[in-house]
Amino acid sequence: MKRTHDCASLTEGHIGQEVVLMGWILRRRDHGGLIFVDLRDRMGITQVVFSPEAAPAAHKKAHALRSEYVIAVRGTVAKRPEGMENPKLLTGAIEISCAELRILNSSQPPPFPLDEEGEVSEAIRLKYRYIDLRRPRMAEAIRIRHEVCQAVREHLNNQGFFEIETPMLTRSTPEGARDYLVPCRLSPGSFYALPQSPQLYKQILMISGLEKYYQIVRCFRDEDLRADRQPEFTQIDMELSFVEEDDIIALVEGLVSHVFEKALGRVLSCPFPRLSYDEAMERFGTDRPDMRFGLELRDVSEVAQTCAFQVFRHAASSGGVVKAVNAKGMGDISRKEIDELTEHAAAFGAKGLAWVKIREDGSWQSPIAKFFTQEEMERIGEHLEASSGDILFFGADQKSVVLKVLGELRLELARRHGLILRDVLSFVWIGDFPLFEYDEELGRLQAVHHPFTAPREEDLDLLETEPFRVRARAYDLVLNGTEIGGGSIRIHRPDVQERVFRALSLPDEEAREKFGFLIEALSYGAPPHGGIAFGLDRLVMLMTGRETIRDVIAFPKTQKGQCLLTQAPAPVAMTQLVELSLKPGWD
RNA sequence: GGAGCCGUAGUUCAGCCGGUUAGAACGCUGGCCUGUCACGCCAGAGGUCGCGGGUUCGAGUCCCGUCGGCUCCGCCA
Repeated sequence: MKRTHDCASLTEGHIGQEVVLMGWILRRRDHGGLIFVDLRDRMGITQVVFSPEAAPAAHKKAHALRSEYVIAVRGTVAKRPEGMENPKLLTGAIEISCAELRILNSSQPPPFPLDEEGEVSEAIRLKYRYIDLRRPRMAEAIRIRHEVCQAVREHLNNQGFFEIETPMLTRSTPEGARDYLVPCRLSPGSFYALPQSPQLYKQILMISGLEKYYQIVRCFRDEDLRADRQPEFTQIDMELSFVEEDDIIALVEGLVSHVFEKALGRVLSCPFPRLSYDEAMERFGTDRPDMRFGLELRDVSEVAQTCAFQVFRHAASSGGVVKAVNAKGMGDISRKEIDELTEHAAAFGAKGLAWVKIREDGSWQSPIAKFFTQEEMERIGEHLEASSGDILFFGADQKSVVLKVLGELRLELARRHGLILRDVLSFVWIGDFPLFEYDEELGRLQAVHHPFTAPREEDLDLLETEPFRVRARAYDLVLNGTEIGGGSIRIHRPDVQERVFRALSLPDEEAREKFGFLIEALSYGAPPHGGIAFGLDRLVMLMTGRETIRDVIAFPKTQKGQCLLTQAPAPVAMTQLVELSLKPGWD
């Protein structure tokens, strides 16, 4: 028997045709006489009917069918009797009247139901991932992921890009995340590193004159896992020569539009809005703002500076800030909810969370009301556009803490009060990033983006004098509060690259040892170039409405980095270690 | 490195203040059933209460430790 159709494609137009379907038994309904089977494949579900009169042999065999048996069915497409249509199925108007049944394989009862209803613990799903992936919900995510990849390739190929592979075995470089290391048998004591991204290779490809590169590529970072972070993840990576910021932004807007239209049938409105890093931080407390709702942050440091409330006055007059969020119309929230919000804020470093409810007459109901004069209350109220029924939340501390706390509070308020509209797609470009930030732990500057990001031309002279004021030619694309892509125009002059390394306190010898090949390459006719990389997993997660990237990765790892299917990582034989000149020190 | 939630039948869960033989639904097995679609009806099987220790006359329940899953902080150029 040869399969003729999949389980989603038969309609009333096929009535009377003989077809062959193959798939898995989702459910069997045995009436003693008639037997109904819901047959499932990766595309959908079709009902098959076994009748003792029409096909006695097939009917007899059908008694033995159980969940997840694999079968082939030859039969005719029949219109369902009047009133027997199933509107829940795409194929609900028809059914297959079975003439011949072949059982291709039997199955043990599955360890968990494949129904769409009900959650099954993730540990069991991951152990039996091959069964989990049969669930329509999972198959759909994997299919959309495929369609996204196809749309990316289609669009970039049409734009003249070459898809080029870069090494998985590469060298460990300083900066960035912890590397996964791979011992090199032929050079005892030396290690490859798995790439955190193909950054340097793609820049070298530009120097090679290939002009337009892309790759859908695996990246590895040995850091702790989160709902949106796996140790290996996939980037849509691109690099172009002879371009500036706006070229890349326009390219990406075209690409993202194409992808959403192809994979989801959704039309996006371009261009996407843009926001500077500073504005994003001031208004939303984060460089990846979720702009589907308001609740923006406002600065009240000026009033706070002179008020009688010690906490505010101290913060505002000793280098910190006082900012506030007006939770419009949420003034009726309970004391208990305020406590929960305070606890939430504390998790992000808040020492407290001052609040003010605005009464009917405009006056303040608040534990801190007594510290403010009438005039101060009015100025704050005016600044926050407060009116009766609102509740204001304040953060007073060092600026970074206040932004973090209120930014998170803003999200929590929106989540609790249903302000986040699921179907809205809110894209925003963030630009004008600073080139450097201070790393407390290392006690030196660090690149906000990475050390190959170009400084703005007009800021070059600040590199040695006021490095904090140097702005980067970098841009991030944010969708609904998640950073889905980031890139920059790169440094293409060796002298500038050396100056940036020096600003990062990377000694010349070390820079030469680790990045000498890059600086040398830059000296052989490197064209101006730039690029961007997208987190494919996160993008597909958002496109499919999933809450974790594990749901859009076929074989993800647990929070401890384990693969529950294969039990990786696992110990290896001593002979393997010896061959690699590795000396175990843990026994 | 740290904080929190969870772990009882194949699955999802209930199990009160520590007290008799640990329950339900779905699934599974057997039987009946010719228009079901989460089919229905009857009967049955199925438990290392994650693991180890402690308290107690007595622990699924309380305490300590440990393992595992998840969420978060730190970390993630």
